[in-house]
Amino acid sequence: MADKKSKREAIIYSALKIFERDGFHKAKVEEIAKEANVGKGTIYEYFKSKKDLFCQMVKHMMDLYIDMIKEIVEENIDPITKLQHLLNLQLELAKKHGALGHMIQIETIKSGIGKDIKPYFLEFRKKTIGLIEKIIEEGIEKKLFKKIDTYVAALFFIGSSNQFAFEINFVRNCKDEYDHEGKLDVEEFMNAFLKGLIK
Amino acid sequence: MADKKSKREAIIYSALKIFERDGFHKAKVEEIAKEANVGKGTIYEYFKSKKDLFCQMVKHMMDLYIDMIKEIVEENIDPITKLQHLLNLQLELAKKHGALGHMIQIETIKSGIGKDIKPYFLEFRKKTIGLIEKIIEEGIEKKLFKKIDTYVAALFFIGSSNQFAFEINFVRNCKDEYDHEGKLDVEEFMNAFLKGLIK
Amino acid sequence: MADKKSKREAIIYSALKIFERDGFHKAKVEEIAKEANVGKGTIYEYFKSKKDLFCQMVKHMMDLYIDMIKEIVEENIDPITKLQHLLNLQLELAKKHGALGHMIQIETIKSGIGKDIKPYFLEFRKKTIGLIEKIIEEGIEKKLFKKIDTYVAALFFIGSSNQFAFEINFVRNCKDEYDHEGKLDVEEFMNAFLKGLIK
Amino acid sequence: MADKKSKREAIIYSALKIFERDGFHKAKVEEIAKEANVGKGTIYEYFKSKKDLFCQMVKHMMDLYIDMIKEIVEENIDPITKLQHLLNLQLELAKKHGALGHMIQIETIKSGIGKDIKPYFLEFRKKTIGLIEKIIEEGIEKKLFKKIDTYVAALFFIGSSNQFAFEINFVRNCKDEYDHEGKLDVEEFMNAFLKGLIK
DNA sequence: CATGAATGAGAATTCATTCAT
DNA sequence: AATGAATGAATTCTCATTCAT
Repeated sequence: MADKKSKREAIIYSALKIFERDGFHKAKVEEIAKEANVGKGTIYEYFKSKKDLFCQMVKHMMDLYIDMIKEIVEENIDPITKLQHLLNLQLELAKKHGALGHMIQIETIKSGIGKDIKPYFLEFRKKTIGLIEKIIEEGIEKKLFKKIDTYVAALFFIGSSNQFAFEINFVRNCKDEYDHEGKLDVEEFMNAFLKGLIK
Repeated sequence: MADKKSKREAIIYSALKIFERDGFHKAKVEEIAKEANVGKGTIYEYFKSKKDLFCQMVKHMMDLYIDMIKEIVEENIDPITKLQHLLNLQLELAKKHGALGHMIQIETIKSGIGKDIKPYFLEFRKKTIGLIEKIIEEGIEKKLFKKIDTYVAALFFIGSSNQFAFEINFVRNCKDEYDHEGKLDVEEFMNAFLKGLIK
Repeated sequence: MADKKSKREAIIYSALKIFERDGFHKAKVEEIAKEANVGKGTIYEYFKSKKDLFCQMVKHMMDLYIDMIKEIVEENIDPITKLQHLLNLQLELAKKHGALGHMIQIETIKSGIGKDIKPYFLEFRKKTIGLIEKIIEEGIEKKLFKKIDTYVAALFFIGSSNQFAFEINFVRNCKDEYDHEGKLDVEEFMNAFLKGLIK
Repeated sequence: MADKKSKREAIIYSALKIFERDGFHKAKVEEIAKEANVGKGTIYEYFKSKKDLFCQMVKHMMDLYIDMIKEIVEENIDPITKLQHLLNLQLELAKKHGALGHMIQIETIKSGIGKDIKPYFLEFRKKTIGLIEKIIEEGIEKKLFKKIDTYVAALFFIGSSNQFAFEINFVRNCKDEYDHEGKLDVEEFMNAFLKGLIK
């Protein structure tokens, strides 16, 4: 944590933790500083403002996420397994970072920081969708998938896997208050996604 | 706006508008009051606190939403058309109320108001999923759908239709910054949902 | 409570109760109204403002108090018994009205209502002291008391009997937290007052 | 005012001044801040709330007062002179701090902060009375005073000296409106206290 | 560079007072 | 005359940001 870069990162990860838990407005700069073991003033040496810190944190996480998807896309495995890996990644991240993704989406729409992260978010979304499309295109080329619109399919995958992750990581944690007891595992999900509803 | 009930409703709808745009924390009670054409103090005649107003608004919207889905479920049409109507409803609401649903989801998870709306949210989610499951069960009974886990299918529908609505209503509004030009219509979506990816 | 006068009085007595318990600033007009079984607006038919209500209430109580002392002064008994009756009155009122007297004294000094009740308070004080002086003068004339300065003696009586009343009515109610277990009765007090400390 | 401790004290003394003048409820935190030449927020760095500030101030003053009485009790002079010094102290403080003592008494009884300072007040009262009792016991031992109940005598001294101080410092300042022109000096008071009324 | 004490703009909330009914 | 819904001025408290050390 001695050199400049790692202190910046320490702050980013503390910010991640606090923003994740409290959302942008409820999060306190002082708590982020405490979490990072730095003084409150130090944060302002590395970031222009709370908003800037939030945006930098978001960018950082987006970049990491994109890298992780890229890795999967470039793996030497069949497209279906790639989608399965992607789903696993989603579940894992949701477990680690809660609804960070949703939060970013929301903050993008809301007034306030929206205008500052919108371009990054759109760029990120484009990249993510593009990478998923690649997997699907590969499946189409290999005659595994039908000639579906890859963009629609990608949206489909993102939306349903998010919902799936939310169900597993949040809703299922409120057992006392909730009670669906189905299997709800990855296989089940992939099956629905790949084969559709119709007989 | 003369009687007591409609003033309460006027405030709820102003709250909806402002919370939708700004989120819970950034929203100012004073602005909600102005929007409703009432004095700041009047809000506190009808609601205990800003948090209470938020929760009442959320409950109100959830009830309306549940009623709308119920209506669709009870329509005298085949299950596939029902799903299509549901998707249309989703798109319409997303257009009108932006990411309200997402916001509620987020606020439910985050510290702060979370504990106050969690029970309502879970109840709401249970009802919504239950209603969609009904449609799917009906499809299975009528031998239209395969014997899929109805819970998984419902989650699937919710997640992907949300994503679809988000794409259409938010992302496509940022044309300058974004540029996918596929069809992306309801038919395309239903097709993907019903038939799956695999050839 | 039908006629105008009794409604005014009902409000005064409700005000008394609430001001007594909460003091001027913490007392709420609405609560006084509720206590008096009248609407909030009705209070403003009878009193110009909260401050005015407070002052009228104070005046009312002062007048009653003066009447009660007068009655004692005019009783056909010896001066020492008169003083004893006065002390009993003090104890009784303290029991009924808590530290109302102290509160009026305080509010008289503090900024705010001070300037409005100061003249009444000073007038009241003058009368009270004057009446007590009368008793003492009577005692001096009847050769029961020494030729003490009646003004000083009156102050003495007021101060010490207040303290006595406070001890009995407030401090002794906090038994758990306090623990003097002396006799502390009226006789003891009168003895100290009349005979002094010195052997 | 450079070090932390003295800034806390500066705030305490500003609070003293404003609370003294306005009472707890009418006093504004902002004005206390201005008086102390600090920002409004600074007060909240040192005290949890307005109520906390009030209580800390009260405790501070009580401690100072107790120290001053202790000093008198330990002086190497006869008990009567000690009581005279105590009376002088009372007069001096009343001149400096108005009815602070009364105010504390009132706020202790009233709902609101009452429950927070009651224990301190009772402790303080116990100590004060205890110290005065010591002086009186000493007088009894030295055969100067008769075998009076020391507790009653102490209450007597406190009550009457308070009244005396109030008369001199407050009532006499309203000359235009008031007009008793007796001697009313310390000697007169001591005389009444020591020798009583009866011939 | 790093810090955290100091700041004050800004927000939620309260409540005396008004006024249409 | 009586009411209480509506109001907004006023107040406490929070917290992002600054800046002297």
